[in-house]
Amino acid sequence: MEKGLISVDRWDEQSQAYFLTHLHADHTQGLSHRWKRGPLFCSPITSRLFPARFPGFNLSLIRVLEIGSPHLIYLVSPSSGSEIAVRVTAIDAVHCPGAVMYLFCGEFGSMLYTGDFRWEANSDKAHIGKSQICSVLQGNELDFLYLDNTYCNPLFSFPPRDVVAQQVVDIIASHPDYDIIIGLDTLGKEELLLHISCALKTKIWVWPERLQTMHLLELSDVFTTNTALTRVRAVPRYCLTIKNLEGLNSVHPTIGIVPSGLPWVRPVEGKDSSVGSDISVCCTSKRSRKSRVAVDVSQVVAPKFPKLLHQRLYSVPYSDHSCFSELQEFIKFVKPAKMRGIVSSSVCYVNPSYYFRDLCEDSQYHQQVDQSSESVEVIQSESFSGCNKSNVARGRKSSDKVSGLGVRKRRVSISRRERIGARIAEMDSTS
DNA sequence: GCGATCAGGT
DNA sequence: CACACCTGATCGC
Repeated sequence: MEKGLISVDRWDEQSQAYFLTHLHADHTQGLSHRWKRGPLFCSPITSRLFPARFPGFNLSLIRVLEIGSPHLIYLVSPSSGSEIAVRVTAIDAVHCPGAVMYLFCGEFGSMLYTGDFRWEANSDKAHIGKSQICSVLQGNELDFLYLDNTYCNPLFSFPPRDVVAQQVVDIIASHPDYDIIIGLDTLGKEELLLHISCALKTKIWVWPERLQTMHLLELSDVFTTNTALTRVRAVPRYCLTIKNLEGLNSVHPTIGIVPSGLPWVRPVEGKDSSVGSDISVCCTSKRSRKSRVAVDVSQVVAPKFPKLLHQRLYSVPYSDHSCFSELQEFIKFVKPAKMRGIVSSSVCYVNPSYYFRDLCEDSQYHQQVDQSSESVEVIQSESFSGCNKSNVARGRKSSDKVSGLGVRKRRVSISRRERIGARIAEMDSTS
């Protein structure tokens, strides 16, 4: 596809149409109430939540795409001035309420941008999404896939969300005399709370802004801001600290639960604090990635059980991103000719082609990926120089200089999720 | 003063 | 190790 036409989850470029996958803050960075660059496409649920997140936003620029229904938009080729028809279909990404993938089709071919997504094996919603993709592609192959590669590493393996939700219920039920606090973000994991509410026949306390969100999601009857009505409370994740937990325990016995796809804490030296049998391992080494023998799987046990981070704080592997095996299954299903990851961050960035190129249909592509065996390292240095450049340009204090050790704190600088979103232009790129 | 961006934290 | 989000410092306007 030609440059200058479409941007997904990116707002800093000149495009003719903008697409928002979901309302997590890291995907809306750069979007503000003064927006006037062009039409902003999103899902029905996102459009319902949108005004509360962006008060004063010119809502006439919002275009709502019904899930699963192809929608035709017309753009103008910047080079030739001719009209370009693009058929776009929003598909439920099952990441958080309103989160969607976008499937674009046109003369340029087909392109699927997953955004953040979790499609569990045998999930009904994933099954519906798959049928919608099939119905749009009509037997044609997918030319390009932009993939949520957050957990694109065989180390990342966790159970389906419903299994983990039951683990949480079991933890709560086995602490009948305790208050429970669960750390949550501003959006997402509602299904977990509903499961708890239903299984334990209890309402759940949420903070006022979260209740407003629940109201917009038409879930308000399960939730309350009255602490007297329940012992189960959802709090902003940043509030669920060990210090706060200890404070609460000086008043009433309380346990904390952090649902996250990231229970990847190194085991404490000499002992494993897991509730079940659980060993967590960090990133694979550069060497192992380069040699394409990803990891010594025999040394890894996925965290399939709740983990005790502290005497009163549990971590459960409840993830809204697909784990490695789900990504693998997804790619086998869509059979893209080419692909690239949408999350390019730091040390753990994995070019999905590195593991999945054999599942791609384009045989020349296999050779290109082979030839760029250094791609993981290349991407890392690009991220690093980009980050540093902006610091230098703005004359900010750099942590390198502050350290006074002459040693660059490289890992600090690049350990963030630096680039989300895409300006749809380079479908031929191999990286 | 305000919003945007960044570092550093959980 | 990283998700999504916080606070606080600093920048330009």
